[in-house]
Amino acid sequence: MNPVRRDDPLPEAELTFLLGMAFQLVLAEFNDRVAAVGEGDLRPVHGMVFQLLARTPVTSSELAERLGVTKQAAGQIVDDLERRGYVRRDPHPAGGRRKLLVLTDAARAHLAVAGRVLHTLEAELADRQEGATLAPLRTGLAALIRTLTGDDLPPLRPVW
Amino acid sequence: MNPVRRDDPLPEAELTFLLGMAFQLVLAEFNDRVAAVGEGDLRPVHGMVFQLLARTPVTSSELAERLGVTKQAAGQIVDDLERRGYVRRDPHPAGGRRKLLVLTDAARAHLAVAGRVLHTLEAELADRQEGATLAPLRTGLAALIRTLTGDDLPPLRPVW
DNA sequence: GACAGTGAGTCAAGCTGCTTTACTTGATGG
DNA sequence: CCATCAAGTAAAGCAGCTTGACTCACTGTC
Repeated sequence: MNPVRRDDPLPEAELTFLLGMAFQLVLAEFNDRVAAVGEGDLRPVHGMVFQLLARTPVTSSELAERLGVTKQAAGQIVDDLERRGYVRRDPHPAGGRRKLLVLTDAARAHLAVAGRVLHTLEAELADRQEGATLAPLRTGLAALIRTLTGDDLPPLRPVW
Repeated sequence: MNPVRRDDPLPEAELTFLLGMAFQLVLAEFNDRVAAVGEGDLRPVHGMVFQLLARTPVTSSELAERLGVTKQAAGQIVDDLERRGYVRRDPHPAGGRRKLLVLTDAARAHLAVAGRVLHTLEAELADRQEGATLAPLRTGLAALIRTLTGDDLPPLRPVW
């Protein structure tokens, strides 16, 4: 149980600040753990790519939209991932210049590992929070997101 | 009131994802509003600098520590802010090569404006959340931060 | 009172991940 | 045909940081 602190800055902190701090800490911890199991050569954005492609293969322009970057940037990311054997560029069934991005087994393996790490982390966080469950936090966040977006969720991007 | 949606992805989303999304949305909204009142030439990191210097002037090495960057990077940020008239480098009372970074009135004016924008934004968010108050969200975030940090808060940095 | 050590600051170069601009390539409709 | 359009690629540029190497002012030590 956390002892009461004098001069605790957190209760007075802005919501925005709390959000940033919490996100940074959780993501950093996630990164560290992913690196610790030997998957440190992939950044979170690569995980995002894998998650997007896992459901259904898309073209790199669609990927760019989903990531919220230019198609050139998406192309560079794909170049890198292709070079390292995580994705392939297959000819698109609809023809044209399009290419379908498909995941290799290496990518799916990473996705599985990263998913386990993430769930373990969140479970640990829930455990360590003795009294407070994470549920109200989740619903609060979801409500906040809803009020700021309307129906469709924008791409998750670095904003700093 | 938000209608119930079919296939709402939010309840199934990872906590980490919710945090990132919420932070991004709130910060983007804050940025837009700050830009809308004509203060768009300053990024959040500059606001962080101003906040740090407002309490008590520090040297640029201390600033670097607080920001979590190298002292060269802090120096570059200060160069920029000095050029644009937001900070001065005053001789340090303790002598040496040190210089004290002090805010100009322009910086304090920005700080006041940005503070108002931030509080207005958070108040609006609270209002729009009809039933749910933001209080449980704040306490949940604070608890999460506490379990991840121990006593002293690390610098708030881009982590993507 | 020289003199190695220390810590703040600075100069310069390099790197990463993106953007902007400009182009090529294949499909489509008049 | 050919104008047009969308997907993709190529090249250059840029912002914001880092690493490495240095200068300068002060500190102790003998």
